[in-house]
Amino acid sequence: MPARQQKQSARGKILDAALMVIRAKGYTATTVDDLCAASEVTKGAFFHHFKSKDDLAIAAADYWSEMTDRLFAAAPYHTCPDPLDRVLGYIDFRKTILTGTVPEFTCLVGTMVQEAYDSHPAIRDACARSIRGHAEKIEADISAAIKAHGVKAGWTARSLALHTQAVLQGAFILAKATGGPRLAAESIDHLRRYIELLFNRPRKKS
Amino acid sequence: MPARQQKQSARGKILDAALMVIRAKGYTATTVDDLCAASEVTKGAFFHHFKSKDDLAIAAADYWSEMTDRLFAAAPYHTCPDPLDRVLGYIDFRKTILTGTVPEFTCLVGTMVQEAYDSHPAIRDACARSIRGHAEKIEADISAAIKAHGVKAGWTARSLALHTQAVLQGAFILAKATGGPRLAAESIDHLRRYIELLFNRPRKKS
DNA sequence: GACAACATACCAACTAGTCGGTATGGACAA
DNA sequence: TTGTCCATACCGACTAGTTGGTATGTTGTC
Repeated sequence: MPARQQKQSARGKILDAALMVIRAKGYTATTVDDLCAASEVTKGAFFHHFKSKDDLAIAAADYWSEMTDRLFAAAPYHTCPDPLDRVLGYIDFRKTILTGTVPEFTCLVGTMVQEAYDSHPAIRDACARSIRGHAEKIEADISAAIKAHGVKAGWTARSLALHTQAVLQGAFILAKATGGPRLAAESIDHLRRYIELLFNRPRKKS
Repeated sequence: MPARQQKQSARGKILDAALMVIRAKGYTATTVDDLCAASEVTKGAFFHHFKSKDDLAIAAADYWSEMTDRLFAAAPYHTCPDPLDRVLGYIDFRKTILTGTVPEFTCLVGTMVQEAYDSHPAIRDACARSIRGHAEKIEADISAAIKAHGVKAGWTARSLALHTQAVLQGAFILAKATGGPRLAAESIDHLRRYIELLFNRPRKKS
């Protein structure tokens, strides 16, 4: 796998295009020709790198996980010493990245799993891995926050971490239905308020 | 629109089939032939009643709204005198109907809007109408609960009503990713706990 | 006999995937 | 250095099957 000199490889261009096109049109409505056109790659190149459209979808889900892992790993909230501040910082960060067009801030795997969960088990599993993997990172901070703040919870860190993902995915659906991120941002506000209440942390403004 | 004597009209059969097939496969992956096969109707009948596949999608979204309006209007929680009990009763009711297969308990318009929001504005609007219309019913009870319980809220009834829909839609995505309703139910539990905390209502068990 | 409610045959456009071919560059022997 | 060999990367015309939609009936009812 030799690193190319200056221009991105066809495989990378296809994956980058897939993230945008699939989020905008959905998986089924995205044709191989769409992806080839968006990435300025020929069909021959596409099927050289991916043995089928489904194979591309799985690779795209994995690629999405890598991209988001990097994005969140580099986010500023990790430096907070209090794990609860890291959890709230994560929520705030999710809100700040609601910018640009809808396909730009929504989630690839959340979109794909809706179409693929029944008919494409391999794609569903790749999407589930991505969501669970992301949730596990938040779960770690939630667990630490429970210990640090002595909260006796009738809920688990894992369950709350997955709930944050549910709220975000649902927020994206509201954004898609309404054509903008406003309602999504308000839903994230509710999620932040919930976590503050769970940990008895007072707010600046209600 | 004459009511048929005993057997359902072709139009009704197609709409019923659409609810199930589109929730299982997604809108784009659902072909007109799929719908004809599932409803035991010919293509001629399909295009007699709907001028295009998109037209069917819009009719299906409206039909979905009618069906769910009836379902929730008949639900037992409406008899509660305290509006907060009606809100919590609604949440509990949403949890109890998480039965059967995933396509049976998930939301048609939430599924469709994911695929249609960018490329099919008319379908997106029909889905948005359905979600907003449903949220407005909950908003009424939330408004009454705010007044009845003297809560001074930094959030609006509308915003909380829409948040409940975001949680539910996100819960469905988790259900699709994991193949069952367990995580969806846990997310609904978090939503109930949030509303209890907002209204300072103590729980039986944390 | 007029009209709605179907049924059947059909089509043009599109779709994922194939296949024979070319371009490039690295390994290696002479 | 030079030539052979080979793998990888890529090209684009082609195909078999599918898709939404249409054209032209037939049937039953007021």
